Amino acid sequence: MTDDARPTTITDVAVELGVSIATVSRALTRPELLSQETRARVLEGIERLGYQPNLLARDLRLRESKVAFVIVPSLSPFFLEVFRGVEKAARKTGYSVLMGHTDRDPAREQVFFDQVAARRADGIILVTSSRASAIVSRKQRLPPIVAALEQIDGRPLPTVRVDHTAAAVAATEYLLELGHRRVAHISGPMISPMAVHRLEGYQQAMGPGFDAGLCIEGDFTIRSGELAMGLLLGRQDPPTAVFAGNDEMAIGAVRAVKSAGLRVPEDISIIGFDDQRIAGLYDPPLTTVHVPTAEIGYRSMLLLERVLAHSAADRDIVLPTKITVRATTAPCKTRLDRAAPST
Amino acid sequence: MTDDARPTTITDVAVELGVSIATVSRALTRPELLSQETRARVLEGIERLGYQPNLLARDLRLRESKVAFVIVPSLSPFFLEVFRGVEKAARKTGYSVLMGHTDRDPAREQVFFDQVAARRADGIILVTSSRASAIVSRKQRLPPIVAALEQIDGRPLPTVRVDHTAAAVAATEYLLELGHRRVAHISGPMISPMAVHRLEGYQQAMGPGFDAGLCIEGDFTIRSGELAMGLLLGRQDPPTAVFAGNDEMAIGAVRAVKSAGLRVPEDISIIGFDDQRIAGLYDPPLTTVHVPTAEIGYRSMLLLERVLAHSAADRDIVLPTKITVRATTAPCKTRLDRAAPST
DNA sequence: TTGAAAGCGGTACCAA
DNA sequence: TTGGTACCGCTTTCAA
Repeated sequence: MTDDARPTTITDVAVELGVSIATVSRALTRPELLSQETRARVLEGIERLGYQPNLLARDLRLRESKVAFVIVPSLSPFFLEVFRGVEKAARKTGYSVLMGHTDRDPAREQVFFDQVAARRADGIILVTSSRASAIVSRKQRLPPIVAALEQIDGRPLPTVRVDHTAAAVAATEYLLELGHRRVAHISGPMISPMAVHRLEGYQQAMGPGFDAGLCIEGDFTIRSGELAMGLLLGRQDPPTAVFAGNDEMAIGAVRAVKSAGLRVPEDISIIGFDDQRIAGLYDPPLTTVHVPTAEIGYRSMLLLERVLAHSAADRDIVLPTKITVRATTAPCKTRLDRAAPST
Repeated sequence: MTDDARPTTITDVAVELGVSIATVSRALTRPELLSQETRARVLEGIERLGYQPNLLARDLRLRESKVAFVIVPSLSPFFLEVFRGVEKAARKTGYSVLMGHTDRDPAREQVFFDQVAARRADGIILVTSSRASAIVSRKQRLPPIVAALEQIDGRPLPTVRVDHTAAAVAATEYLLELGHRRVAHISGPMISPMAVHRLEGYQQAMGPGFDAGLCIEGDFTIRSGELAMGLLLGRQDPPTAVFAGNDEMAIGAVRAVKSAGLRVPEDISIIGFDDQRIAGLYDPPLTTVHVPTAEIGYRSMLLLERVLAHSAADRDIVLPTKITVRATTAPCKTRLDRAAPST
């Protein structure tokens, strides 16, 4: 079991070729400083010995790793899209990107911050907006961070996001324009600022007299959407349209409607939020608010690089959303479209 | 902009407290070697100065990083599940896990291998089975690797997987037992060994006289499943049941059936493979072969640690699969259930 | 129980 | 154009 042969080091190469380690280093990093001949000889030796520089040593010396972490709260397809965008940008600029997830646990978030403090990565793209974020309670100096998707509570971080409130207004108004009057909202958990903003948009669009009973708090899962819709359906005056805080809950709502023997969109219109992959694949395909997820990731990485290069002040980039109409919304057919809620 | 203050180092702490850096180091790594008093004093100083050890330096010295990479071919929810399992195991044993993806590009795979060679990580869990894997053509010594999900062509790597062939046999037989005779197969791309194995299972279950015309090659995407099903439906003697090589293609098949005005499972039964999340959520919910994805990840990480500790020889762990019956399969109602194909 | 010092494997400055 | 060497920040003998 003497298989544990050490990897080839720069010294091995230098000794083998009878040159200094400085020369070997230069062959890789500043080849123009070497003579044709030496360069060729060294490169050949490197190849022959299978030498690969120890990045740990290099990074230690250079004080940078060219690595960025993307931290997501959960491993949903939604966040994956963001990651994809980040990777695309990183590839163009020579960064490596790695993904970690926190399970919405601030302690785990902290672990990644520490990794950066420990120089394993240069910076972080944080795709979470939980109020419980480690950021908020943080005393120590923060690592270089870009917030993606949503501003982080209480800290003016460089951010790439969409305007959740405005998008929610648009979604609600779309339903209103279809003639719906009793429009319900299934929101995400109030612990998520994003969910709060979407709720605010809904309220804003519904006007001052909106019916609080038509607002139900879910937790972004399909099951919660299903449950919430069940509640809504049980009312004496069920809504004719529902604006769900994300696609998953919208799907849950569709399910509940179906299992109640009603049809979407004939009996009830439903609009989701995010335009996740599943939105277009579901049966029926979901009308939803399109969020440019990959683009958010892409821009986030670009912004992070600027931050790392100290070449830009903090910025807040807001990307546009749009409503993607598919098959779960239709004009309101109900006669009884009284505007006044029964409270 | 003199904000660029260097992070606190071990020397800073030592100077501040008037002790040696060895003492500071010991306070963190071997506290039992220090006197009560010194230890307390040093720890207080560390806390006060917000010192965090530079892991790069530590890893360089220790020759290990306690980091593992999970490399996936694509960022699908399917691979995410594997990642989740890996993380769970890693958390118990103090490893950090980071995810990278290759887009099925061997060159990108190579990049991650290099990262390990460069000591940024100790080992790799490779969740890909492409024949084009960088592994196959590799001359250099491989980094410590565990293959998850599928054996890698031509290299006897430690592996955690399922028996794709046996599972495919079971899936096909399940359809056969429901009375179906004309059972088609939509396979994954033949470049994927996994797809090949599943196809082989299908052929094995159908027996020697299977109809090659009932085998269509897809590429694991929904669209390809839809297209393939379209082809099948266009035959003079369309199948009464279809075994799709994964859930996505199964969904595509369901779509095609629906849009042809037929019903699933009344007119045509469809079974998928993998039991991805979407399988249970789709309408109708998919009958499929359950693959213990997270468990595969979990066991892979455990195995990798053994490999890294040189405490185990190469191993091939095979986990069981089972058929999860949902709503896309039903007994064959067709009278014309002739066993002999028309070839 | 503590300190001094030798590396770990690179990069880059200063000389030659 | 090349070599010598200080240094990045830490761990761990070896001595005191």
